[in-house]
Amino acid sequence: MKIKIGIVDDHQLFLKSLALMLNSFDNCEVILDALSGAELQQKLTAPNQEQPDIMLLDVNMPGTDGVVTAKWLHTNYPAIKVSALSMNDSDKSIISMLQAGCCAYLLKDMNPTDLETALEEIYKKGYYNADASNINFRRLIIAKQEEEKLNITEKEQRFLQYACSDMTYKQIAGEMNLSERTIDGYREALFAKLNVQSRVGLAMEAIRRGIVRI
Amino acid sequence: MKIKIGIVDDHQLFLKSLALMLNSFDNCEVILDALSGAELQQKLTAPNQEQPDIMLLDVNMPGTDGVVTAKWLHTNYPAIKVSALSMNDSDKSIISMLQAGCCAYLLKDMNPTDLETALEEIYKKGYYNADASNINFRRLIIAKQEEEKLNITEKEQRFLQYACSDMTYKQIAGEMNLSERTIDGYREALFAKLNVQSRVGLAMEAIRRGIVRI
DNA sequence: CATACATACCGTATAAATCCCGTATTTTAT
DNA sequence: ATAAAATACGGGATTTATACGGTATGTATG
Repeated sequence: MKIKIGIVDDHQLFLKSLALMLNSFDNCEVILDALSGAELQQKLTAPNQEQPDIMLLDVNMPGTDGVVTAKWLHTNYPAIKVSALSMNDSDKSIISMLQAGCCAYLLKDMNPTDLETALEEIYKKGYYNADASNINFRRLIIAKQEEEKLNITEKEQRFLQYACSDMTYKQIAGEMNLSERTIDGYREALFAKLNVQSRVGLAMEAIRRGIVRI
Repeated sequence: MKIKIGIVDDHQLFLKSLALMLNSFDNCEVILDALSGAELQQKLTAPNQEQPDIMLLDVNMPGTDGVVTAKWLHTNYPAIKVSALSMNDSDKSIISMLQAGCCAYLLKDMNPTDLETALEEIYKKGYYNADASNINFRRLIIAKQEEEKLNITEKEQRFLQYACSDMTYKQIAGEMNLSERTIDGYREALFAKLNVQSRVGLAMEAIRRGIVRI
């Protein structure tokens, strides 16, 4: 009995060629593939669809991303072992993926033999921890916690978005329907939280930490 | 006689599985693969190394990147038809790759059948233009030219780097061993070139356009 | 009820950023 | 050789940003 595998990745070429590779392994068999989280949900909920043992999930996808899809799978198909499959180890969402119910985090630059080993281990033990791959989990967990304990409020978040623009504080205040003094307070609070001394520093930190996207 | 293909991509899993896929095509044969531009140079210059007809080159690689490698191939192995193979069409380096001598720009989310067609066309005609894929060349060329005609000097570039930090202009002036007035001039020039009104706007534009990395 | 806490706000002082005026030197082009 | 352009710098005016001290209000909590 081969290990039944599902793959989700938005890059068709990678998706199909990885499927080929997995099928070439003695004990693997790709029974499901999808180009997006939405397509996966559609296919998996279809009648007579066989359930995979392991689901390989790309993290960075347009639309329903890896984290959302992982949570959905973990909730609706707890029997499927979900593993993230990402480009780089600096990916901030490693912890998010593990928290979302992934039992492994595999990298796209691993070699095929290791992948085969990993899949077998996930199938048998239910998890796989790539000590070999230099993912520093401790550092990542700390970084995530630091980010969470910042506790940026919705208003601050909204202000931060405006602060990362060409607008003056007066204009921002007008846009947010608040007094200049009020957003003054937001600024001070954020300066302290992000440990900066100027608006440029604030904007840079917000972008660096991914709090604001430009 | 099969088309001889070389692949360069830093993600081992993609590299190896794509090789598998290409080998499964009737008229293709992967005779060379490498995880980096440096490895390619090493392998290609080795004695008795067969030369591929087509080289598929990943654009985003650490170390010797796609553009550099493409130029090297174009200079030293002009007979090899080089094609870029990238993640996304928003990639600014499309034009750079074509200027570096690539005869095609393929996307990783194309489907296998189209890839086979593209490779045959590159082999026969020497080039491939994916009208089907929605790469807007005109827009890209214009964007590149706009960027080039900005003509940002080295000093301005250096100032821009400092401007994207928590430092005051006084501190920047000190760091660059220039008067405050002088960097004042840089600021004004950059405001005009990037069409912004404030330092935050300047920093944002610099990052958005990839002039400064953070 | 009293207390704490977050939110929204005001005045004012100082520092920084922005803008406008002008000049001297060096580089580049004709 | 000389004009044009780029580079570096200065004084000073105005606007914006930053810092600090204090107030009022609603909400939650012991």
